[in-house]
Amino acid sequence: MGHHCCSKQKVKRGLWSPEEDERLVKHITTHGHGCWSSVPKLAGLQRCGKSCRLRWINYLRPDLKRGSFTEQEERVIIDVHRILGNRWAQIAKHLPGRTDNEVKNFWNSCIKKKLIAQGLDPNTHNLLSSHKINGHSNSTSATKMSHQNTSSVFSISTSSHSNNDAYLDMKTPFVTLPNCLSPSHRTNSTNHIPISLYENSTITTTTVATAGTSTALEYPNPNFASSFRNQNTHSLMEFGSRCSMEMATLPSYSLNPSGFGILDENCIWSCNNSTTGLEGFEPTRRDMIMQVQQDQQQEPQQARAKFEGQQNTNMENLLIGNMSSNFDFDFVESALMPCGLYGNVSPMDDQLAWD
DNA sequence: AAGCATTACAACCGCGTCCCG
DNA sequence: CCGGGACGCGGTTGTAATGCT
Repeated sequence: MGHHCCSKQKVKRGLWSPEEDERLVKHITTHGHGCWSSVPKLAGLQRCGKSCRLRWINYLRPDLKRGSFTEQEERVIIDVHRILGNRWAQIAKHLPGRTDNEVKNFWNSCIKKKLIAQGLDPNTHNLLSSHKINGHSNSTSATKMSHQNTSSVFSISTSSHSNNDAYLDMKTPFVTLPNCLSPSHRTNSTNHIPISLYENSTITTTTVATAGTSTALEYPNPNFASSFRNQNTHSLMEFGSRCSMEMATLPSYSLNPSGFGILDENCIWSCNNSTTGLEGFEPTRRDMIMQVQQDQQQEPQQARAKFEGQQNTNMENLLIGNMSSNFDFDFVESALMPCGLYGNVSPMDDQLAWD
């Protein structure tokens, strides 16, 4: 099989022998690689230039860090992946001595599975849709129907209580903000108001599980949409991305069998009154996240548009569906979807607004 | 111990982008 | 502007190593 870059030579493929490695290292350390397509000839290798480049970058380069990923590196990968998606080369830039290939392999073989095991969609970092219950909706709009067929983390359900029991059995990781529900993460125990996506639901019940104990808490529903209505979309998007980041940082997740997304006004306040939204972070980690966000801002217009396109595509998959008629669905979607708030909505009772 | 399944990771392939004539 | 070569990236495949029955 010929290669474009070196079609005239007969080319070896497959694993590299120690002798080949030695030749390549010798050549590059003395001459540099210059034009990769000329490297095989100059180094006396029967390889494609591309293959040489890959071998050098991913394996032979002296500045590579070998060995397994540390916990901290893993966290960085997850943090940055949340912002950038599968842009392995970009992610690898935040991990000195690691290559894009290495990061990608680690993601696919390890992190992905961990996230799935936690009930999180590794692509969106939101709750997995596998928990949703299909086929019971009596929804009428076409939009709503199509949403149900997506991988939405939200489900529309008029399921019976016995089905709800199934929800309760699930190990749905409920991620919340450090300042929100989980007592171990709260810095202020007052003003503890959860926000439910159910406009008409008056009570939200949430079980907080921390260190083996769990506490059932009930809150009035402050009507999610109206809580945000006075803010502009930009600030909400920003807020959303901050929430998203912060959620990823929790040392442990709380379980939320109800599937309700919850914030509290303390959290909202701190997001609105902080410069970064990341005040609670360990400094190096906060800096890293801020750096990624900043890089994102500074990306060329084209790349940025492409990225945002991807985000929108992801968001397409996250549509909630039609809520009650006066529920500002688009608003909630634009505000909350980027931060993965929240999914897996199963009704607490059967008279909810998912008509 | 053998054979099969799974995992980890090295390597390849195709495509998009950039650059230069 | 266009065409072609080189490069970089991300998805995918191939395979050695490891685990399991």
